[in-house]
Formats: sequence, structure tokens, C-alpha cells
Amino acid sequence: MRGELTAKGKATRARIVEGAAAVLRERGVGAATLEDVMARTSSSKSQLFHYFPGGKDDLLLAVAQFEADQVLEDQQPYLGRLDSWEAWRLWRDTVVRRYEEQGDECPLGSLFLQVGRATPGARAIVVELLHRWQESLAEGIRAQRDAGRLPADVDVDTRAAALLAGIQGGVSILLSTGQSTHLRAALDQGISDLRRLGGEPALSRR
Amino acid sequence: MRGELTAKGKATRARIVEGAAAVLRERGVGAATLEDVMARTSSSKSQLFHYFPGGKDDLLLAVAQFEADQVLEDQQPYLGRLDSWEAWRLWRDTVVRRYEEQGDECPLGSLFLQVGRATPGARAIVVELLHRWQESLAEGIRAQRDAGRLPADVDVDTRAAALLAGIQGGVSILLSTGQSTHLRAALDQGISDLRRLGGEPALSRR
DNA sequence: AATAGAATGGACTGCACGGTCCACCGGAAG
DNA sequence: CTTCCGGTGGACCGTGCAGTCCATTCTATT
Repeated sequence: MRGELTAKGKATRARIVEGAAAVLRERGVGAATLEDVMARTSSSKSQLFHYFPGGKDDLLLAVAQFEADQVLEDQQPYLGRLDSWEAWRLWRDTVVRRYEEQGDECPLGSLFLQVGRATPGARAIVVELLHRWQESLAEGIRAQRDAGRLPADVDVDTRAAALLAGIQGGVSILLSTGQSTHLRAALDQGISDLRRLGGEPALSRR
Repeated sequence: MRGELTAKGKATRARIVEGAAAVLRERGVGAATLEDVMARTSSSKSQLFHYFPGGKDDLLLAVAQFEADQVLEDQQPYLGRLDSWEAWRLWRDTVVRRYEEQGDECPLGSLFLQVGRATPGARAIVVELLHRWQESLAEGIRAQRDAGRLPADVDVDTRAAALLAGIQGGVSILLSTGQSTHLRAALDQGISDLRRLGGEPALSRR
């Protein structure tokens, strides 16, 4: 498992990772078995261990990385360009839509709690994801501040951290209850409090 | 498992639930085995199945209920009396302390995602917990509003939902990363935005 | 004291699932 | 055409763990 992968090999590996990700979302980390992955991806046990010598943990880690990348990608292009309130609104809509569609499937949440606990590798993936996510939000807040739409002394990092926490919690609750109201509340409240800071009065509330 | 439990029986059952809760916190739902519980609670397999005829799932459900009750209890008496900004501050401190002490042990989070997915019983426990929690927050906001410390048109339920989401997310992140900054940010930002609504200027920020 | 039913101990079973091994295939390079 | 090596198939193994069963010991009620 060094650079020694042919085109075919890389394709197979990718197929396994994607299939495994689907299986994990459907069955949950605890319930998913290697045989489920084999069935889903039409691969044999030797292939799994060929591409993931460390066995199940190894595969899980690869899936976690895959899903983590996906999370931020799904929020583009908006997350990368939060330089107008309109962009913020579009981003908000994207996040809400993405997680509502996902329903109660849990791409990363369970991976965090199940794998992430023990292994340092998984924890690193989560930390990295959260860091990049929060940094994008902070960047957006700075952009609005620099454009004069937020006061100069706005506490960028705390705002970004609080917003991120709200999203995470909203998603957790969506996963547990199937209701997206909390996610929406966190986003709407977070953004409208921000706008209020900039002097804009209350936002429409449905 | 109807009313047919002697005093001794009830004590044993409680001992098992508490011990199982500890084991689950330490090892995680996926890793914990019935034998761990047996060892921890000095009980035999027949006892486990005697008190929890449905086996592991049954036990897990009982633990979930136990932990859920604990969560709100640990926030008392403050959570029940959020009728001054001082009370809000004390409550905030309690929450932060509780989860920081708990560290990355995960009393309910993993139970949600692991058991909660499939079984309707677990989901009901979570929904009930969240509902009671949010209702307490809403009650506190109403108290402040009625005391004239918040505008009359404050959107109580959305505020409460957003705050709850922030807490949940903060705790999730604490569990995944070991950092309590997000939990603090969510609480501090949520409460200070509320106070600002009431006309109080910015709050101290460390 | 007798008896019924709860409480307990722990051996035993069955099997699901992760992981190992070896034999065979296929295509690219010489 | 041969050779080599990555890719693939799938039988096989060991074990860890949930769940079953029955024998034995308590406890309460009469």
C-alpha cells in the first residue's frame, strides 16, 4: 500500500470506500460488517484486506476521511465566499437542505463517537474538519466586518465557534429526532444576531 | 418483570443499571460487553437476563433512561429557576463544569446514535429529554421577559431551540476533540445575545 | 415449618464476524 | 510467448459474545 496501485487498483479502492460509506450510513458503524461491504461493493474479503491491511479500523478511517471531505465540499461554493448577507443566506439554505435530505443517516457523527474515541487517527480527522469549517465561518465574518457590515470589534472566533456548535447540535438533534427545527433555529438565530450586530434590524422569521 | 420485584430485586436491578452506565461511559456502546457489566456489578448472566429479559438492548434502554434523567438533574436547581441573569450565569457554569468533568466520556451521545437509530424506545427517550430541556430554557426566557428584562416580542421558542442546539453541538465537539471552547462559546454567545436583546450592553468576555 | 416463587450461579451453546491463507487470474513489460 | 506481480476469489479458522438452561439458594407468606 505504497504508491504501488495501478489504475484498476485505485478504482477498486475508491469503489470500496464509497460503498462502505453507504453501508455505514445505512446500518450504523456498530451494525455494519465487512460482509455487508463485500456484498455492496462486489468485492471479496481478500480485496478488503489487500487495500486496507489494518482491517476494519483501517477501512473505517478511510471512510471517515472521505465523508469529512464531503461535508465541506457539499457546502461549496457558498461556504468559501461568505462576503454578503445574500451569500450567507444561500449557504444556510444549502446546509439545511443537505442535512434534511440526509435525514437520519449519520455519515460522521457515529464515526466520531464509535471510532474516534479510541483511535488518534479518527480524532485528527474530526479536529481537522471542525477547524477548517470554523475557519471558513470566521473568514466570512471577517469579510463582512471588513466590508463595514459588522462592527470592528466583533469577536470573530467566538462567533464562529458558537455558530459551528449550533450547527453541530442542530444536526445531532436532527439525527436523533428527525426534526430539523433546531438546525434551522440555530442557523437563523445565529445569522440574525450577527446581522443585528451590524445594525440591521430583525430578520424575517417564518 | 411486572410489579413482582422484591426489595432485594429492585436493589440488584438498580445496581446493574448504574454499573452498566459506568461501563458504557468508559468503553463505549460498541465495545462494552455483558461480561464487562457482570464483572463491574458482581452479577451473573442469569441476573442480567432475569431483570432485562430482552437482553442487551433492554439493558441499554434502561441505561439510556437512567442517563437521561441524570442529565437534567445535574443542572438543577438552576435550570428550574432561570429568573435572573445571575441564575443564568450559575446555570451556565454548572453545565460547563459538568461536561468538562465528564471529559470525553459519552453518557448519551453514543446511546443515541447506536441504539437510538433503530429502536423507537430509545428515540422516545431522547425526544422526551430534549423536549423537557428546551421547555426549561423557554420557561427561563419567559421569566426574564415577564420581568421586563427582555422585549415582549422575543421569540421564545426559537431562542430556546437555538440555545439547546448550541449546547448539544458544544458537547458533541467536546466529546470529539476534548476541547470545551465551543460549548463555552455557544453558551456565552447565546446568553449574551439574549441580554443584549434586553438592552444590556455586551458582557464580559474572557 | 412448609411451600412457592423470586434471586442467583455458572456451565453450555451457537454463531456471526474479523482475520488468515493459498491458489488462480490478467495484463503489461521485455 | 514468458514472466512477474498486483488483483481477485473464497474456503477456512478462532474466538468473543449474546443468549439459554437448569440446579441451587434465598425470602416472604401461611
